[in-house]
Order: sequence, then structure tokens, then C-alpha cells
Amino acid sequence: MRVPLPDGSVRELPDGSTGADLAADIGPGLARAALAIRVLDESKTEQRDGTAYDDGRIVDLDAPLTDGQPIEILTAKAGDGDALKLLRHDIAHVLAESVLELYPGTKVSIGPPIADGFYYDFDFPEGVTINEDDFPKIEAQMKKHVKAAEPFVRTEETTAEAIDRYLREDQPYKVELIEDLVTNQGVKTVGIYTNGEFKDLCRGPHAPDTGRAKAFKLTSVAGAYWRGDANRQMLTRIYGTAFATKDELKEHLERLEEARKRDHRRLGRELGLFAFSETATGSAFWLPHGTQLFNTLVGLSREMGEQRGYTEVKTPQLFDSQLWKTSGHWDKYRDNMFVTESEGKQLALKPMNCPGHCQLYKLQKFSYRDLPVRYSEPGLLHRNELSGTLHGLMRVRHFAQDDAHIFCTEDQLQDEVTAALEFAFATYRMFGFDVEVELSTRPEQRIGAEELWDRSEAALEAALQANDLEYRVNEGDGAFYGPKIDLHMRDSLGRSWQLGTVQLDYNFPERFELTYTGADNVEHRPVMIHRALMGSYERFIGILIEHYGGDFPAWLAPVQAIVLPVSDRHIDYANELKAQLSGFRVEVDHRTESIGRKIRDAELRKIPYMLVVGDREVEERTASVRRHKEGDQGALSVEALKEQLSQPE
RNA sequence: GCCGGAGUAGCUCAGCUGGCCAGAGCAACCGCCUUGUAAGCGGUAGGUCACGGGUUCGAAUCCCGUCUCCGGCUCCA
Repeated sequence: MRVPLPDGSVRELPDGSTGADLAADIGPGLARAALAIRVLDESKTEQRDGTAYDDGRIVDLDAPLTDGQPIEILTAKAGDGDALKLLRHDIAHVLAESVLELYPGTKVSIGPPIADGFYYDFDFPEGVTINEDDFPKIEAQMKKHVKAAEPFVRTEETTAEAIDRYLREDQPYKVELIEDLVTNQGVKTVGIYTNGEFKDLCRGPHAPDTGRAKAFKLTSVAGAYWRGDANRQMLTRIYGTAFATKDELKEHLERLEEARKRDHRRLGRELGLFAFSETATGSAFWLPHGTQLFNTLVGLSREMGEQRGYTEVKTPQLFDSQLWKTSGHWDKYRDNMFVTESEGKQLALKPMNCPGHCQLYKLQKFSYRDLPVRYSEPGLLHRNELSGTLHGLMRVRHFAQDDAHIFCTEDQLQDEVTAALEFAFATYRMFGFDVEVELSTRPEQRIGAEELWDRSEAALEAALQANDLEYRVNEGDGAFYGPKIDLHMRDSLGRSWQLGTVQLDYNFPERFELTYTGADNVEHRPVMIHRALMGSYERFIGILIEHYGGDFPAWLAPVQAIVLPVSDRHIDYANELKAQLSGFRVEVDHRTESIGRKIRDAELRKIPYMLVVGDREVEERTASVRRHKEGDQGALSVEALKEQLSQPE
């Protein structure tokens, strides 16, 4: 048989040869390094960049090769995502094997590779709890198996055999998985991988043996519901990570440590931006500098909105529950609303602005000439989120949205959605954000006619295409009143958070009986677009802090410049300089401290400009400019300074 | 809400196999120094050891409960 290789050469091998035979034929070094075979599809070059694993285009080394099929031998070289996934998947099996030995009676469920490592979910025997103190013991057991280089042996079992065996082994989760494979996919046999004594239900592929994943580490333990269902058993999930080499593992752990330094909760405290108190859990207290940052963003949104034909409005905080019954929130989200009562009436703090804006629309009379009406409001919202979901500024109970609702005609719909997306990306560009776009379609629990959902989903898709955006579709993830486009960003540890959203809604106008008078002098139903671009200011600031690592560009920094007098006799000139820079956010460090000390503190506060003034500067009416992280830039006149501070970066 | 972990001064942490008045550094405050591009020196003050119960002659330390936070899961209009 002929085996074409990536370098263009072709290898002649006996018929029925496997990947292992090929590797051995090429050389003993490769035979040792080979992990698996990547099946190449010449029409799809992207399958060679380490993304093939999910497509099932990686096969075991001992699988027979096909005559004429181009392939590549997968080795653990740096940057190969497939090799990494394979090793992590390998070590997940070793983890399960080790846990079963150390904690007999444990029930195993699933253990896949994930973005930064792997996990395995276990149901430990009654009375056994696992925490990080147990990791050294488990890791030691795992090391033994890695060192032993136990072969991964793939076998096919009929589903009946496999179920029967797992029943005997008292592994009910495996039985359920196989039963579902039979029910949903009609499979007759399942793949079983054996390493040591451990037999796992698994599609594969795996390396030839357990000896390849030498650089691994268990990282954390957490609870996770079986099959992601909160009504089912809570399992214990052990997370770990693995790399091709110990150096890469070490680098990864160091990167994590660096990322933790960018954590917005830590920087928020260090930079004096915000704080939390047990007197109002899940709600930020904004300190002066944080408030400055917050207001800068609100101002930006306001300015950009004005340029795009939005008008700002203000609506109440507390509404009669009737409003939420009309909107449908009462039925769906009552548990997450803060409800109170007065004079026999039930009231609720608004968890969102839309019904208020609908009410505002309804209080007026519109004709087609008035549309589109674009109402924006930096609205204050309260949502009673579950305590376990709170997370710094990213998930809070009280927050403000850069919210807006557009009421328009069916004809205007497409342009308005397109413009809203343009607005969103214009905003993100100001910060250099790399945003992931998702289209979420009709959920199971929804209101409104199917025909309206068809139209809404089609309109959003058209707008995405008009903006030339790449996006992912999340089936069934839409809001209960309409489909949406969600814009996601990742935090410093890679967790994804929703920032912006553009949602299309035929339902609220119906429920609130909103109308406008058409050219035909007949009342028509407007269409409504919900959009928030930064999302919540709280979350946006959280992302912003981690994105910049606290080193805000000067236009955004709470304090743009700090004047540092060399000694006390320069304080008058320092104050004078600050006065001349009115309009900029400038502080003076009045402390009787050495200039070295003042510079150190200003650097730690991450202030973009430090303006050192001593005898020379007083004499020459200048300031010596030092840029944060960059150092001394030389002396500048006040005029030149103003010029530089006004420069966008 | 669920699983696991944690909570000591404003911050970072030590003490926690039960027993000297609970410690350190930084920050704060008071002096001295008057300073040229990342920490000048000395002193002072600051804590119902998250909260509430219990065990004990004795609890920051052990046990139970509550609250909050951290890592996940579920949820996220």
C-alpha cells in the first residue's frame, strides 16, 4: 500500500499496515514520539492546525491505514491542539483509573479534555469528600501509571455486553450513557479503552500507552451536576491540566498566576475603584476613581448615541406588578425579582428597562413619521441572582445597563438592527476588544407566534451578514420574547461573559398594544429592538480592567496625570500647573516624600502621566514628563502637555 | 440554590498538634529629613481573630449553625 505524507513523499508499506508500522518504518525516534494518526483531507488544510480532534479525524496509531489516504503522524509538538487534547484525554483516563484504586466503590461518569486541561466527574462513596489536600496522593498514584506506560487497548463491545459488564461493576452512569446511545443513535457496539484494570466507554482516540502524558497536574475540585441537570446527582469534578512537556506546564501555571494579578476584583481594590460590603451583597460600592471611570463610559455611550439618533429618557425603578404581568416577566422571573408591597399593591424593582420603555411609548402618540423612536437609558436594574452565581463586577444584583429600545416599522427593522450592530462594534473598537458573536434562536419556553419567530430570526441573520460578521448559532438560547445576537468577551482567566446584546421583539409591542399611525391613517404595530452594547457597565468595567490589566489609556484613566513636586518648595508651581491643566483629571502629590517615593507610588497607581517639577521646571515653566511603564520622556511646556494629553491613543 | 474550600488590623499574611497581654510587613497618624525619575529615618496608634452557640479549668485554634467570599455546577430576561 502507498501512504502519502505531508512533505509530499509517499511511503510503500505492506497491505494492512498500521500507523505504528509507518512510524517504525520512518525511524525509531518517530516511533517513540508518535501519539496517533491525523487523517489529512487535502481540500481542508485547516485540519492540520490542531483542530481536527473534534471531527474524529485523529485515529489510533494501531488502526489500519487506507491505501492512498494522505496522513500525518501526530506527535506532542508545541502548539498542536490535537496532540494536547489527546494527552489530556489520556491523563483523564489515568485519573479515573487511579481514583478507582484509591477510593473503591467510586462511580465514574465522564472525563473529557477541555480548553485548558481536562476533568473527570466522579460519584464518591458515601462519606468520602475530596478536596485539594487529596491531590498529592492521587497525583502520586497517577504518576505510577504514567511511569508504567500501560497500553491503551481499544476493543469493541456489543451494547448488551458493555451494559452487562458495567452493571456487574456497579457503574450506573456508564450504563445510562450506553442506553442513551442505543436510544438516540441506535448504536450496536461501543468503543471501550482499557488502561491497566480500567475500562472506559470512549470514542477515542488515545495514545499507544499512558506513558506520554508526563507533564500533568490536578488543579481544582468542584461540584457538577450529572449531565448538567440541576435536578440530578451532584458529582465531584476533578480538574487538571497536562502538557507535552514539563516546561510548557510550568509556563502555563505561571501564565495563570499572571492572569490572577489582572483579576478585576484585585485591581479594583488596589486602584481604589470599587468595593463590596456584606450590607449589600452583590452590589458594588463605587469609590471616586471607579465612579469617574463609570461616568466616562456613560458619557461615551451618550455621545455615541446622540450621533446615531438616540434620545435619552428616564423611567421609574419601582413598578406595579401588573406591568410585569403584562410583559410576562412575572411568570418567568418572579423568583429573581425584588418584590415589595405598599397600600395593598404588589410592587417590584425593575430587573430590566423594556416594559418601562414600552409604557413610556404608550404614554405618547406616534405616527409613522416619528419612527424610528430610539430611547436610551443608563437604567439601574436589580436582579435577585442566586448567591452562588455572584462574581465580582461580572455578575451582580444591582447594575446599570447602557440600554436602549428602538421602536420602528417593519420596513426599518433591517437597517436598525444593522446600525445597532455597527454601533456595538464601533464601541468595542475604542477598547480594542475581540468579541465573539452568537445568534440565539427561539427557546422552548417562549411567547408569540411561530411566524413572528421565523421573521425575527431571519432578520437578525440578515443583519449579521450585512455586517460581515462571523458568528456561532446557539439553538434555543434566545430570550422568551425574541431571538438575540449576543456579543461575548473573555476575562483574564478565559471565562466567557456576555457584554452586548441586540434582540428583536414582536411580542412586547403586541402585549403592550403599542401602535403608530401609518400613512394610510390606520393604526399599526411597531417592531421593537432591545439593545445594550456594553451590557452592564459593571461587567464592562470588570472586563475592561482585566483587558488593560489596570493600565488604562489616558482618555479613560480616572487620574490622567499626577504632578510630583521634587520638594515642598515646588508645591505652589505644582498647583499652578494643575490649574493650567483644568479639563484634565490631574492630581498633585503634596506629600513630604522623596521624589523616588512619589514616582514609585504613581507607578503602582498606574497613572499614565507623571509630571515631575523641581527647580529647573519652575525656572523654565515646564514639566518633566514620565509615562507609566515607559519612563522619562523629557521636559514639555504646558501647551505641549495639553496637546499630548488630548491625543487619543 | 448545589458541591468543595476559606474568613485573624485598611491591605498581604504568620499564629491554628487548645495555655505567656494575638504578631509582622505595607498603608495610616506624629516627628525629623527637603529630597531629581520605583520604597529616607524614628516613633505612635490600630484587632469582640466573620457572627451565634457548644465542648473545656482554658478556644483565633476543636464541634455545630448562620453569613460572606473563592473555585466550579445550575441559572443568566
